[in-house]
Amino acid sequence: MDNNASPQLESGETSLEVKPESQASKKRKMIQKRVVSVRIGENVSKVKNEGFPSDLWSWRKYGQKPIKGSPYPRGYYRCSTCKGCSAKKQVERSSTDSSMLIITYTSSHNHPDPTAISATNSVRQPKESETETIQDLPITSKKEDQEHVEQEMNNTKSNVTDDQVTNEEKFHYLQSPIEDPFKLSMEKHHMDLVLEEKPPCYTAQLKSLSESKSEELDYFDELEELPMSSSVFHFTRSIFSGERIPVAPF
DNA sequence: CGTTTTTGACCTGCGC
DNA sequence: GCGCAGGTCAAAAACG
Repeated sequence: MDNNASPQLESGETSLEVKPESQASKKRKMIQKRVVSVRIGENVSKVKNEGFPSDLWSWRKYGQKPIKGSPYPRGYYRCSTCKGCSAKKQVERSSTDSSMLIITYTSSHNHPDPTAISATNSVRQPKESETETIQDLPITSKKEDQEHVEQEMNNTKSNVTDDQVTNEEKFHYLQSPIEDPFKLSMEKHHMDLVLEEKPPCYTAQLKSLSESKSEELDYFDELEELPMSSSVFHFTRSIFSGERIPVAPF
């Protein structure tokens, strides 16, 4: 019954991994999580047009904390697409590979995917430059895992540590040349998605679709390395002001 | 003016 | 039971 919470896979420039988790990394209870590791090209942070699209959902940051063992802070985001949505996601950069973004999705959206809407218009086309993998590995071990996976992905998509391939089907997405890669997966998830009702934001999402794009890469920039203390998170908003997707109010 | 981001404090959960 | 770390909240500031 996991369904929904479809992690809008980030279309990394090089690779991307999705790790559906059924339990917390270490602390906290067993919360359904999905970890999406995104490998971002260095140029991504510069070329927004080429950057990977975001979840298509609008996220509002509600916290940031430095993580032990990682030079980068972790950002906490909540879905702001819909007020009642409890979907959350944590974004952090890999301590081992700064080019890797670790996005952990928690909870699920209680509203339809904005992508699902336009997904119907998008064309499905697999993209080689992008790979995705699912793993049940705990976040705690993701660090090494990522590197491990990353290398394997360079060769093939069989990075699977053991037999997580099965999950792949759940997240395998394709990317259209222009549209967002999530749309495809979105479409799939959309079917599973629990949308008993159409929140008002539903329409707003449509609009955001055409605009939301260079969001994820903001996380990338945002999660700058922590020089020393946690009080260093004085990131220049001006740079990341585009973080949230401009969802037209209604 | 409204909304989002930033940031410190507080709370909860887990390990020892 | 205590301490540590993660996660969340809320007030203030910033931005569009």
